[in-house]
Amino acid sequence: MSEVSIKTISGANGASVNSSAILASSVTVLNPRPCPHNPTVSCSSCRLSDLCLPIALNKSEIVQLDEIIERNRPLKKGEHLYRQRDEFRSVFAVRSGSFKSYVLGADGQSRVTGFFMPGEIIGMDGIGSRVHGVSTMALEHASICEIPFSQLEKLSHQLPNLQSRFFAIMSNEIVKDQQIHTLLSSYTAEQRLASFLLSLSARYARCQLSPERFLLHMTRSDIGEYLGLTLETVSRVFSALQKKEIILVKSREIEICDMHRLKAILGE
Amino acid sequence: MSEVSIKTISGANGASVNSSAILASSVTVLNPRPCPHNPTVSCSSCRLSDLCLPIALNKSEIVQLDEIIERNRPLKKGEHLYRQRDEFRSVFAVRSGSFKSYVLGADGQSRVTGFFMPGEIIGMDGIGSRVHGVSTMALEHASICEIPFSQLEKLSHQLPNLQSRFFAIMSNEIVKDQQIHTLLSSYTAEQRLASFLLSLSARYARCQLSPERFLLHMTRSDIGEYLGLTLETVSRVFSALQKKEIILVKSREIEICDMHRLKAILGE
DNA sequence: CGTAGTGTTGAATTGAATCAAGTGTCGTGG
DNA sequence: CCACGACACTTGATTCAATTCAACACTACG
Repeated sequence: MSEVSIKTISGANGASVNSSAILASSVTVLNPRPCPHNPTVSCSSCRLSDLCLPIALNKSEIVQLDEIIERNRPLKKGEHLYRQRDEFRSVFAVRSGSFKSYVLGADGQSRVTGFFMPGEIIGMDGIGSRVHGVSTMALEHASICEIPFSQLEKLSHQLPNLQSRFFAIMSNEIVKDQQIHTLLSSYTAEQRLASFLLSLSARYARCQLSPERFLLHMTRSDIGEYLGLTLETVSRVFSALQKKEIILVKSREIEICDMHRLKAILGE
Repeated sequence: MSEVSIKTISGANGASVNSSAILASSVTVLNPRPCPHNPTVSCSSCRLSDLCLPIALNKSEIVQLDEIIERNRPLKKGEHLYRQRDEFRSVFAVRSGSFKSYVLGADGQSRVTGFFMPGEIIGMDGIGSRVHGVSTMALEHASICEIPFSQLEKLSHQLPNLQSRFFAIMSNEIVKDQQIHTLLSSYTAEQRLASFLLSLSARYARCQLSPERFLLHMTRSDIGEYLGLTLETVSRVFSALQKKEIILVKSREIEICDMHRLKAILGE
């Protein structure tokens, strides 16, 4: 139990700040103009166009990409984008919200294989086998751009820049997976959590959100399944990092108080 | 210590069978005609053409692919294909022999990120960043086909089948990495080793080699670094599996005696 | 023949899992 | 609006699988 009682991690107002309040203010920073779930936003006007597929494409190329993208209705928290063993037809770009991918083991317990934030691409594991190897679920109200893969292939064939870009995206996914491999095969519980928080922080920063203060949309159990730890260990390490005054934790709200020391955890 | 003394795992001849003897007989099965290290073999005549890049390409497409491939001199055991932080220029297809990829951590200790066998593609992690994130070393005398990536991209743009094929290869790499993620985050030491041996077995089978009897070209330490275990644990688990009569181990030689029970280890 | 690298095995230790009890939070329906 | 139930989370006590430390055996090679 921490002696220093933390009522709220939002310094400004003394009253209790619940999750949705922080989320709302985040969205404001992220997107001062249109609603991020707005399905009519085109790639050209999308604020994520410098993270997502369109990087390195010129205006006219983006317009062509736009034409094959299907902007479906938003997903509610807990809804599935697709399920394990579904036929693969599309890859998806996260427009708003976040997702987790997971597999169900033989014994019925699930293992989380990844989390996805705005601008990131989901579903590339199905390209080779034509079948989704994992299930993917919205962790909050979220919207996506669906990109039918046969059309993406056709268009990539016409636009060398798009082909290059997609090769690069898949390569980056491979690099990310290799980093997780290293993490899981040699890091302690504390190092895993530090690495996880730093990864989230960097990805929030890419979305123009605060890298020091953010919400975890996933449960402790999700984090544990992703990092190869139990939910109890995740909870304990969060508490320990808070006691060391490296982070502040208030349920799903995280504030990184000492980024330097958080990074130092990985350097030993 | 196992009571049943195993002098050799090659049933036929009672004399001691050393590693090179088994390897030699394997190569015979694999490649009854030309030497597998022969740098003049074209894709069209390569016995791996149904595992490697050329799958799904027609004759004339394979000829075009052939033209951009550089068949370098073979590598000796311990030689590097490339090193961490080298500029990325090419991907490589293993023609013979085997490789390991690894990263050096801050503390100087290495972690193995993958093993590669004939027909498999190495180096895709560099495509996005243009820099190799890992080092890759030959585990035995080995030869490779170097595929300069800029030319592969250009050719993929002309040959839709090649583009598709390369997307599929990268996707399969992502799937493989996700499976490792699951293995590392939830399997016991015994399950990890069982999974590792089954993976090797399947890959040897793909190369027309025996799935029941093969050589480990990597050390116990390499295996441990790959599976997130210490070399002592790898050694202990091998001994335990041998005592249960599921496998026979004689230094680097492995024989899977009871494939069914080996698979059953994963099902609990 | 000696040495370096590789592998095996045993004993002690430990980090995280498991088991267990309890609190906090959210959404629903009465 | 409140009470209820379902989840989610925290913390403590105990256990256990794998690591660490240590000693020794095997093999290959100059």
